[in-house]
This record gives sequence, C-alpha cells and structure tokens, in this order.
Amino acid sequence: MSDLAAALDIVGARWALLIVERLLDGPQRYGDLQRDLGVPTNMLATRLRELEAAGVLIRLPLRHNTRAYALTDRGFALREAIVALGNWGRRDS
Amino acid sequence: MSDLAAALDIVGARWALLIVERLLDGPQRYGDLQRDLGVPTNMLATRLRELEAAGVLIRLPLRHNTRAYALTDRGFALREAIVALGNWGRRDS
DNA sequence: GGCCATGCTTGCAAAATGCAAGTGAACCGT
DNA sequence: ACGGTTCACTTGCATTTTGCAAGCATGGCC
Repeated sequence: MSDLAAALDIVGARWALLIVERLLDGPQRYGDLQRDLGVPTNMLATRLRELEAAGVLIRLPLRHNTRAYALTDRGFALREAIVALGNWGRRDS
Repeated sequence: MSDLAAALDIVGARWALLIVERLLDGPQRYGDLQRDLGVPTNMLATRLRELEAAGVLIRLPLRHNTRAYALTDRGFALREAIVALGNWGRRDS
C-alpha cells in the first residue's frame, strides 16, 4: 500500500479533511463543526471517532456537558496538504 | 463552498487521487492503471470519465484500439498536494 | 421538577462502491 | 475472410457508505 493510499485510508473519507481544516483554526465544539460545515450529525460523530482513533484529534472535556475537538501534532501536520489542495481548488486553468 | 470543498468535489472520490498519482509518471493505459492500482474496472471507467470532464486528464488515442490517459496542466498541478499527502501518510508520530 | 441546550444515537432511504460476467471493436495469424 | 486474442470498457446485482429525520441522555438553570 502506497503512502498516498495510507493517508487516504485515514483522511480520504467524506468530510474528514473538511473537519481537519476547520480545526486548524483551533479547537471547536461539535455543534460548531456541524453548523459551519453542514455535515450530517451521524457522519460528524462517525468521523470524529475515526479521526480520534487515528490520532489526528483528541477530545477536550470542557465544563458542563460540552467538550471540544482539537488537532494533535499529527493532525496539524496535515496543514501543508490541506493548503495545497485548497490552492488547487481555487484555480480555474 | 470553500476552496478545499471545491477540490474534493473533483478529486475527493475514491480512487481519484490514486489515479492522478499514477499518471504523474506519464501517460498510462486503462489496463495498466487497473493492474497497478487494483481498482474495480467500473470505478476506473467512471473516475476517468469524471476526471476528463473536470479537465484533469485527457485521452490520447494510440494505434490499434488502445488509448492512453495523460494529465493536463491542471492535473499536474495536483502534484504538490499529492506529495504532501503522501509524506503525511508515511509518518508514524 | 420542568425546561432548555448540547452532543450525540438510531432507523431507514438513497447513493456510491465492488464483484463478476458479458460486450464490442480492432488487430493478428492463417 | 475467419477465428482467436487483446483491450477497453458496460451491465447486473450485492454490499457498503452516506444522508435525513427523529429520538435519547446528560447537565445546568429557574
């Protein structure tokens, strides 16, 4: 399995990279991600579980019954790839 | 829709980036892609159609009843993103 | 104790993906 | 010119993923 295939196994699923991109700006709560991205709630829950299991993000318990999701170092390491893909998506030619 | 979402709309489908990665080495024929990537034939046909429609690659007619698929400039512009994702996929930490 | 906000889970329909077999066109040797 | 082979797909159907909508659990507040 190639390096690219290994990466896509983790962040290739729908919504995964968009979630990570959102978290590059800092920790976010479940409801924030849901509203900002327009991702279905069950997909969001599933992806967050997978990305946590893959070591891309962690849960931070906040006060009350809320928590926040924050990138790990491994998660932040995706910034380069996300920026490159974003640049590509912005071009016309 | 963000730049990243626009990019994923084109190359976010399963196998799409792996196909493009393979074509970074130069034009390939259908059967080569199929064998090298292990992609189901109907998926390969579908992705090639979509990527051609998106301007990422073109068909080059060869002699006989064969043709090759080659990246356009827009396709080659994905190299940076693919390399970045590949590097990320290779790391352990 | 009733109400609300937050963070999910569940049930089910729709779409994407995968597998295996089949199709059609072009060439190749005889 | 005919049959066999290769190549590039298409087709039918099972499985998996995704999406939508509704429901559930916990904690705080009044």
